[in-house]
Amino acid sequence: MADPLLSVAERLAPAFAAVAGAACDPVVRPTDRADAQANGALALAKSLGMQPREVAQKVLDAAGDLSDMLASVEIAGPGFINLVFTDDFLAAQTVTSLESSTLGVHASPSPHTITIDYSSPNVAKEMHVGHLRSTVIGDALARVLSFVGHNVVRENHIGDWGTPFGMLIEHLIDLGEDNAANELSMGDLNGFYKEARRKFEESEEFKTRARHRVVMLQGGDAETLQYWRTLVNESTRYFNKVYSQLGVLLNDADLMGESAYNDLLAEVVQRLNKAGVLETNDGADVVFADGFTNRDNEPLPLIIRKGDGGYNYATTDLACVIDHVERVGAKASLYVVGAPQAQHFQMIEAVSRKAGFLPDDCSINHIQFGSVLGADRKMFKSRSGDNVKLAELLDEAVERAAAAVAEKNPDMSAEDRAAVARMVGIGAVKYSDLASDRIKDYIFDWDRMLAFEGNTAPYMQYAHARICSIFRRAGIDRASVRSAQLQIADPRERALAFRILRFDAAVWEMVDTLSPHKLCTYLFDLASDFTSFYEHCPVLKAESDDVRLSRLLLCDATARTIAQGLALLGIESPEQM
RNA sequence: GCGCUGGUAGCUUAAUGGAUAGAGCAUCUGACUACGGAUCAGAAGGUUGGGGGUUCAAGUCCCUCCCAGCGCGCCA
Repeated sequence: MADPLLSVAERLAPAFAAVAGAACDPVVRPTDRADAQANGALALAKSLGMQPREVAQKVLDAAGDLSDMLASVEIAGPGFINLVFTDDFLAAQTVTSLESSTLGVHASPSPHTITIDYSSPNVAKEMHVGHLRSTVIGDALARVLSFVGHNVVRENHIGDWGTPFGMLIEHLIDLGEDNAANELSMGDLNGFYKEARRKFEESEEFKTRARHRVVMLQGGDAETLQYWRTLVNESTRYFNKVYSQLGVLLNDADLMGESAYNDLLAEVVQRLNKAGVLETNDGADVVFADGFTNRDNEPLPLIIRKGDGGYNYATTDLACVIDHVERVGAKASLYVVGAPQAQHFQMIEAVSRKAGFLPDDCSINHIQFGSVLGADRKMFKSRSGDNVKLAELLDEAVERAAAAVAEKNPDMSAEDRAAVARMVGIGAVKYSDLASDRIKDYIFDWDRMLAFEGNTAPYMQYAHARICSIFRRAGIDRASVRSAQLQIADPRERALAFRILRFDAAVWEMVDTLSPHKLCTYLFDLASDFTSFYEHCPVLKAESDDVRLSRLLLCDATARTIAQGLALLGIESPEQM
């Protein structure tokens, strides 16, 4: 563990325990009045019936000599203990943490298997901005959970089953399989879907065929299944193109379409029945969970099997719970799905518990996120009122980034510029999606996103590129400075080293809250601390070789931390831009 | 009607119950023979939607009201 706050909390805990007579959290927090602050005495004072400052003093008496770690310990205000680390302690900790492959981030003390369901586009439908958030947030969480040692199982629940496939397959047959595959591979998924939909609505004959086709599909008719596979394969090939462009981890091995749960659906019904929770209501098989009511304040059921005998997405999701617990061995299941589905997931969890599908030591966690809005604060749409195609949006981001790179760095080769533009453009889109609390809606604004100032990916990428430039210009191998002595003299050097040590805490805040914006905030602070250091502390022209080496060490450490932090968010760090 | 989620500076936003609510953009003032100015230093900008309450301590917890968005049985 690199975080100095954790180190000092560990050091103070026995002293607090001695005073309290039981285990007691020192409550070490960041503060702008010192490096850290222990607030535990305030809470403790009440239960001990003592003055908080008196408690704080007793704790410090019990703690003994802390001078190897702390330069200053002060009781302040009502009973805060303000803590300032020694420069030597920070320097030594920094050097130690930089030797670890995780840059000081401690591993999970209880690693386990976690499933994470994200992206989930629909077959034969275009990916749009609605999928952006799930894909980007899910990917960042998958990366960070894996980084701290969990066994992460990614699942992409593509919509590859259900009634729309009747009309889609019939439309495919009308077009001819080759023509249809060609159309789909061109990425014109919306046109295909809309045309199928139009025919379904306008033609009774087509509608009849479509309904019949659904029955054949669910009955396992070989020819129908072949058409279905064509639809799925062409679509996933297109999804993979988008994923590649976006730079996310998802691949074919992560595909877990709704169809994958088909064989479990009947079993779900059987098990619910066996558990004695299944009821019949208005011709449907349902489960009532406590606390859910409809408009008329009557109990609201979760429909497991529709009146026509068909299953729906609740059935699939329950099958998924069983699959996660029993096959995958997951202790936690994360579903990165928009906020409007909150009640659905609450009901899935409630029914899963009630039926015994979900043991007490297993959890379901709906990773909710708000909507992407346009400048008018309504759902983000194109001028024509359609969903904005994700692929086109990403292309535009890269084009805009390319223009900016061409302007700022005209000497760069076209090849390098294309690569950098992709990292910067895609990074900007991803970062803007991750940088604010995921529960809130955010306004998609090209100007703000691509104004490469403030809390944006390019600001951090720029700091990274400048560091690379220092080493490149001086012809110094970055790895060669890692054994240097770190000297902390200037306040900016100190602030930077301290910030680097806090990477551990930042990563864990993201893990604990499953909120990527926590890490974004940290990286912005880190980049800000670096640029301030960079302006005020000459590196290559430092006053002595020792200082120069020490500062090169800090530069390298900063670049590694920025690159690692951005990588955990799924964002690349170019060496020049 | 019931439920969920938001409401913080002109705009975008941060803040594990802790002291003086922290940033960025825009605005204003400074700093360029620049280790990459896609920068830095500074100023100004807040009754944290209103009102009660709990607490040594509330943007944060509870109650209530207002505003906005979303959800509320056979779509996913």
